[in-house]
Amino acid sequence: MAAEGRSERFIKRRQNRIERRRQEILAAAARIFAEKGYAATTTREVAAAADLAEGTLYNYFANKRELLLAVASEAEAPMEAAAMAASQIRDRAGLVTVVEQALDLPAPRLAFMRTMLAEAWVDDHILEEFAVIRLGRIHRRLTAFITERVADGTFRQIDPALTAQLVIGMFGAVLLPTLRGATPPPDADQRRILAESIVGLLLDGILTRGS
Amino acid sequence: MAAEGRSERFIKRRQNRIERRRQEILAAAARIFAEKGYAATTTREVAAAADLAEGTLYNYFANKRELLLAVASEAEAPMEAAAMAASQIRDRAGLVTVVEQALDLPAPRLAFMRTMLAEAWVDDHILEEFAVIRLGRIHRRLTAFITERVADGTFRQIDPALTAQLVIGMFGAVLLPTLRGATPPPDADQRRILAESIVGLLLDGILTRGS
Amino acid sequence: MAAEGRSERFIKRRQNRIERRRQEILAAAARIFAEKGYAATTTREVAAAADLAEGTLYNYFANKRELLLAVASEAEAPMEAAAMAASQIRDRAGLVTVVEQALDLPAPRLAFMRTMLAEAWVDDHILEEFAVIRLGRIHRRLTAFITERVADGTFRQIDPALTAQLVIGMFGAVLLPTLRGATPPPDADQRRILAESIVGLLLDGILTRGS
Amino acid sequence: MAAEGRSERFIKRRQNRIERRRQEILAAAARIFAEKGYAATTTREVAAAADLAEGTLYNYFANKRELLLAVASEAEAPMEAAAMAASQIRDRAGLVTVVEQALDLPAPRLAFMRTMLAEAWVDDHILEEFAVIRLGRIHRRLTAFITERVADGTFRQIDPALTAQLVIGMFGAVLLPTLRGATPPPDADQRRILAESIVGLLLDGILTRGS
DNA sequence: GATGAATGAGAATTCATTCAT
DNA sequence: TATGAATGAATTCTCATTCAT
Repeated sequence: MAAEGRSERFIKRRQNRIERRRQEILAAAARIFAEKGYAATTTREVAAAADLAEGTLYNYFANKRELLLAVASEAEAPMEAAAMAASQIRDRAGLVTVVEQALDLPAPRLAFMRTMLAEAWVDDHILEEFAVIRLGRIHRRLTAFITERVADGTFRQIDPALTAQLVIGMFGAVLLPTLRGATPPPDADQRRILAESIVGLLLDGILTRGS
Repeated sequence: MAAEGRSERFIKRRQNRIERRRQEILAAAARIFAEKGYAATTTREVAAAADLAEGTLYNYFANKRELLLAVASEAEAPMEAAAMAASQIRDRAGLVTVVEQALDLPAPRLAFMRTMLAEAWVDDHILEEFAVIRLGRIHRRLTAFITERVADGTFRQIDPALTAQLVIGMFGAVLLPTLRGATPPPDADQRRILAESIVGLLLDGILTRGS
Repeated sequence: MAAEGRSERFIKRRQNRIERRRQEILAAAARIFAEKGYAATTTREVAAAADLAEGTLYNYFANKRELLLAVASEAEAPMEAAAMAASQIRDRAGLVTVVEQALDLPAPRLAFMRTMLAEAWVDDHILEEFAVIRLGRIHRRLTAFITERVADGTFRQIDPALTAQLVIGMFGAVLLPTLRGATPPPDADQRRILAESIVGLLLDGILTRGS
Repeated sequence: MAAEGRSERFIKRRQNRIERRRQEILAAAARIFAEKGYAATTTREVAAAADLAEGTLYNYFANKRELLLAVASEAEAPMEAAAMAASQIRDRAGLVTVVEQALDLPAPRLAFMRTMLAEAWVDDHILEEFAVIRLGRIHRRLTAFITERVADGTFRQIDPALTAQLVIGMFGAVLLPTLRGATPPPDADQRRILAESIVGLLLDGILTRGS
């Protein structure tokens, strides 16, 4: 049993080591895919970025496409978090907070999301499996939230699904430059201002009250 | 002089023929670039789609990249039209009309725009030269329009530039699925409903008045 | 008969025009072949240099190789002249004169000779048909001349064929830089000095007499 | 330390293997370049001659031109040797020996030299970098040698540089057919006869003494 | 597991030649 | 005859993947 315990520990350690290496490769791949696009990236470049020999990649991923799918998979977490937050909004202040947090994309995940979104643009499988499913989840939660508020009279008689879609669009407009790598991520102050503006626009519109 | 007239006409005809051919090639290229992405498209595929020998492409475009740049260039017209319209809004009804028209992307141009946007995602030159410049123009016109309305008291004290960005985002949310080829372009009725919803959300917000 | 005479004249003129055009094409081809080598020259370049459409070349030459063979053919004249001169040497002054004249390669023929020699270096047919045959003729005349002089006691008991070969080599050493286009052709004064040096070296050797 | 020693040895062996392979490729390339000329040779032919896949060539040379430059570089040794020998001549017998040795081009190097010389004919960079520099070195050594002999009265008052050039030409005349692949390299007996003839012609001229 | 040389299918591009006008 | 667009075979070079070490 002691021997077994030891070998189990060894196996665990090895698996950890392997998993860690896998993550390093994915991070390297995401960085380069995000920069040059999947199709224009060579496995040699990925290997170099991950500080590995080319052949070693194939001990971790069956082929180049698996690498892409794994990167797209890893883009999941931030969108998941956004979806979770969306369903727990209670009041105006809560809404601002949620928007504010959603604007705080963790920098290391940027490359994953950028890769996924860029590929979704031309790759139907990526689009269906990742973008549609995950954005769909966010959209459904937002729609449900809006439907409730319309029912309880807080919101006007608006189309909840369309409104949810437009809200996602506003988000996109704000996050896109950062995702594209054109501007640095907004800092905490900027996020608060953006969040308040978005929520203000969304709740109150832009007309002067009474006009 | 008759002879000259004739040779001139011949030259003209040839130039027309050449220009027509160029357009056919561009349309074919845009279609395939949009579908598979620039990097994943082969010149062989473009030639086949344009019903030409591979070598013939190079009588019209110096290389594959020139083909991409020409496609991106041709994506200009719809965005130009949108920018023009944005600067001629007078009242709420006018705003609805403009939004409605902007949602009517001419189907044959879809492939050009999709190609351009997909490449802007990974190609800095395309991003700068086409996407940034043209979206920038629309953004500036919108910002100017909002600034005026804030000045004359029609709109609340909001940040015009940020608001313009959010408006563009709402647009994007509505147009994106069509650009991506995921949904057919909205018909006239759908466009009117979308336009009124967007304008309503934008002007009035989603809160019940008085809340 | 008058009519026939007229048509004959027309035919003659046309043939002259055609022949002139052929020569223009050959001169253009020789110039570019000489500069870049036959294999690296495109028919498009030749056509452009001859101020013609590509297709028109093929009204004058069956294909690119015929063009090369025609250029090689035209390289004949200067070598023919050299061979003629070589057989008419009478005395030391005559020898100097002949050498001097042989050093005066007509500039426009340079391109033809350079092309021929460059191709002979890799093309067996050109080597046999042009270089070997023509250099061979010169070599035979020189050998015959030397043989005579050995027989009449003017020259020492040397190997006439080998000596002729060495003489041709001395020539080559002097003409090569010009043929290659590395130095301008020698002017009259330089030619005289070179001729006297060559003849002096050849006849007297380099040892101080009596040593 | 044992492990290190082993890995060092492995690395050494690999480097040796790579270097050997490089040389094989160069030899194959030189052979075909010499036969057909650089421009007319395809990388496919080189690969086939080296018994390799086409792609493998590019693990050893960045592109076709690098292959040519490497071949030209390898043509250096024989010319270097000739230059060395040229500066160590002492007397007539020594001169004959040097000439004799210079006529003994190692057969495997023939293809390298033929390639280099053929390309120098149309490629300015090859001409400058290889032919001019190396022939120039030989020429300078010969010139210096002749200048000394003129100074000490052994040689007549001749132009040393021109004489050196003519001597190189005599060499060329003798070696050219072999370099071109038209005749087999001379054997030892032939080399001695040639050397004595050349030296005899050079030192004594062809006139009967006293004439 | 790690390495990196070898592979060969496939990519972009060129170019001699043809042929309708 | 002159033109130059069209052709497609051939060329150079790349790159995902394999495999012996």
